[in-house]
Amino acid sequence: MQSRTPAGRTGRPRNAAADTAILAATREALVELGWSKLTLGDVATRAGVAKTTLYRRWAGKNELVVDAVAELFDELELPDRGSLAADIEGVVLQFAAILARPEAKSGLMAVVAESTRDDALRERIRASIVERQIRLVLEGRERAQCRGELPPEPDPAEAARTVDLIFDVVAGAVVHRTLVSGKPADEDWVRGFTRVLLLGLTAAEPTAAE
Amino acid sequence: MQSRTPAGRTGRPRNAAADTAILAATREALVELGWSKLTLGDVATRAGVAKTTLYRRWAGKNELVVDAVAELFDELELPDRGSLAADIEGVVLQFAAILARPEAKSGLMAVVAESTRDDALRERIRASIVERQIRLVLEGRERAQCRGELPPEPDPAEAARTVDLIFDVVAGAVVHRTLVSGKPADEDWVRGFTRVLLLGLTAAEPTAAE
Amino acid sequence: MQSRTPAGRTGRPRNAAADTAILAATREALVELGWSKLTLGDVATRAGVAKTTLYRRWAGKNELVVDAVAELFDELELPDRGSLAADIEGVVLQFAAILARPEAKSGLMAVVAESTRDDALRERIRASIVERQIRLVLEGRERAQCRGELPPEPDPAEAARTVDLIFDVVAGAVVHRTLVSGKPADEDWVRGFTRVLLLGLTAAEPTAAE
Amino acid sequence: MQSRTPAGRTGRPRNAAADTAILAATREALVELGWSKLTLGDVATRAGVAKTTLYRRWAGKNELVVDAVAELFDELELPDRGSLAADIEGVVLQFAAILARPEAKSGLMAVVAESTRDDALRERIRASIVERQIRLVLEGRERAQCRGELPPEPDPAEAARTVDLIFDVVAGAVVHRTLVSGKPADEDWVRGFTRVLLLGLTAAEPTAAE
DNA sequence: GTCTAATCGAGACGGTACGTCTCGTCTTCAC
DNA sequence: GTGAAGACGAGACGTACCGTCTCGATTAGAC
Repeated sequence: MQSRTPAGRTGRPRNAAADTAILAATREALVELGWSKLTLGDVATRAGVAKTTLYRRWAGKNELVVDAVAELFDELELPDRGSLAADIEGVVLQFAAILARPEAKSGLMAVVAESTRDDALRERIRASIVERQIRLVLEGRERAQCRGELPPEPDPAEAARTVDLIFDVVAGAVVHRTLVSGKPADEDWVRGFTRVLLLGLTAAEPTAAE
Repeated sequence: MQSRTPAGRTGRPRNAAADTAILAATREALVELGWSKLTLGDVATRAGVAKTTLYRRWAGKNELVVDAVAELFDELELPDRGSLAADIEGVVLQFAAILARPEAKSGLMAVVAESTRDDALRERIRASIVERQIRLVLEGRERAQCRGELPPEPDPAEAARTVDLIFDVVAGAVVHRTLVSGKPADEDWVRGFTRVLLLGLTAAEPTAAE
Repeated sequence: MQSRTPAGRTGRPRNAAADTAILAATREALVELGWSKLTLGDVATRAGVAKTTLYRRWAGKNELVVDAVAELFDELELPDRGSLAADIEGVVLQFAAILARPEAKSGLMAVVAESTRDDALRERIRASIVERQIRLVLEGRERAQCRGELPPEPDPAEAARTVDLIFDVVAGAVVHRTLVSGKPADEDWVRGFTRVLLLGLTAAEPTAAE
Repeated sequence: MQSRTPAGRTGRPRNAAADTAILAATREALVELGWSKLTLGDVATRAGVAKTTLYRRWAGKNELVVDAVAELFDELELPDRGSLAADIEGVVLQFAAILARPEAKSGLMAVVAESTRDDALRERIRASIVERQIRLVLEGRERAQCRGELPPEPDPAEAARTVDLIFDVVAGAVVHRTLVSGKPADEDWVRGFTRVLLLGLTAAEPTAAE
């Protein structure tokens, strides 16, 4: 979100309800039309707002869609299910459920694609979508360490690398399963995936004697 | 590719060189402009071809970009490096190298995003890009089984599920690392990733004694 | 003309100067290119206006050309030259002078040809070009009746028929001379034509004894 | 027409039936589509002929339409009806009947309009359409002179001027009536027109008493 | 209560690309 | 050499959105 009524300012204040309406209209349009056929004029009409209003608040289609999609990920949580495996399965299922929604499918990959040529956009995605997911990984690891399921990390740099790797593997696998393979990331799949992931992370390195 | 001079046909035959020129021009435009600013008129101009010629051979921007990007993956191979780990590392590095190229970055995710609303497009992607990659996974497993690094698969259905899972994990992780996290999938990362993957696939299930 | 800023309306008002510029550009293009090679894109460029602006105000090439040509006929007048013959000669010469201009030559017949398949276009031509000319005929007859050169009309229906006939003969002859025969309707010709016309209209019917 | 099978030539001779089929197809297309929407590709298809064949025989749309329309005027004749007035009425009615046909309406004015910028086209129209009509005027005058209805012409130059004038007045009036005024040149109208024309041509100049 | 200034809706504006159409030419094979 | 078939380069078509602009009408807080 970027609209702030800058407190000590004169003039007519912005209509706060408009932001909500615009983001909802954007998601609606994503569902009906997909990213490439979504037009800002159409979003403005759906939101009952003038095009000018929309452009006053967002720089363009990409920024708008990032904000609209980011709200979908607000509901991601990490309820304590008693074991690391169950925690992972739970959060991956939540993540898969969000990705299965057409507004996420249509919008997310498109803005990621756009972000390969627009650093500001990549940063916006990182801050409003990715950051939250990374935090869930950190939180989950901490909880597992409390439980004793994972050893404490001696080397902070190595720890950060591992978190990154886990995040890329989890998010990447779910996204690929959903969007490229076109198959649902359902409970069976998530269970299998989690088993491989956890084994990979916790199994002892095979010794030379194998 | 879709242009065939249908053998026993009258009329002037299509210029075969045009296909090549158009696909190369498409990749060039992807590098310079990215997917969203790429226009078919511009591609036609770059290829030294009329817009009509382009539309006669491809249905639209998405199909054209899929074919142009697919050619990038033709170079993927699976040389025998002596061990399963080395084989995986090799092919993942190749895959990462292709994904690091701007024409792949710009184009691939965009068409995947589009394919969420276009089944024909998804199928085209599957046939011309994904299929080849799946085959590499199968080939690698077979080779590892010959070497005795992997046990033979008793249950074919389970085997297929595992291949799918591996494929989603590998491709997903590399793509996510490259495009979302925006960091290079370099040798270090690939080595770490391969270690986790192989452990996850081969480690014994933790026994009850855990 | 069709563009009016409808008085009590919201939104940015139309640029009135654009109409003038577009019609002038249309005549310029008619002179240089002729009707069939005139393109609306070119007219827009000449007028320093976007193609959209042009399409927002005119339905198509035909309507635009009718309006552009109609303005040429605005200068037609019926100055009092003292006699019916002189009045006719004067107005016919004016008419011929307009028709001799290349923008009229190129445009007028073309839209008439188009109007054979488009009733709305025929009506537009009638209202903006023909109507004014008919009025001149009426005006001239009235003046001649005041002078006593023509008898008052007893039968209104017959009078209307005669006006129509005169109009078709005058306009038709000048147009045919100019466009089909390709010869100038100069003073000599106009004098000869007027003599025949006036004699035809005023001479006594040859009696049976002939 | 311009296609000749050049007598002493080798190779496959041209298909003579094609000319006929093409001209008929052109008239059919003129009726259905009008001049501006008529395309040579469509005419070729209707005639069951390749576009190449058509272009080998005609230089373009204008030339083709002139030839197609010219054939309509082949049926104009000047049967002897016993008096100059009746002869004129007869031939004017024939002319009006041809002009009333949609293929003539659509095509004739359009090519005349085009001819204002193409001298070769104007000459082609003159030779294949106008010439024949002029000859009818000459023939009619000769017949009337034989009958004693018209005096012999003392001055050949003046005679030529008068023929031109008559032709412009007759053809122009009928065309204007039919295409611009959009009313039929029926028997009533033709009778009125002929009366005015003949009076104009034969009435004695008003004397000095004027 | 003005005054002031940013907001709102509406919609016209100069652009750009779209995907289609027709042009007139060219290339191939069959007769 | 002619003919049908159809691909080709060229370029106009009319439409759709873009992002900007100009309006008149609100709508607050500052005076």
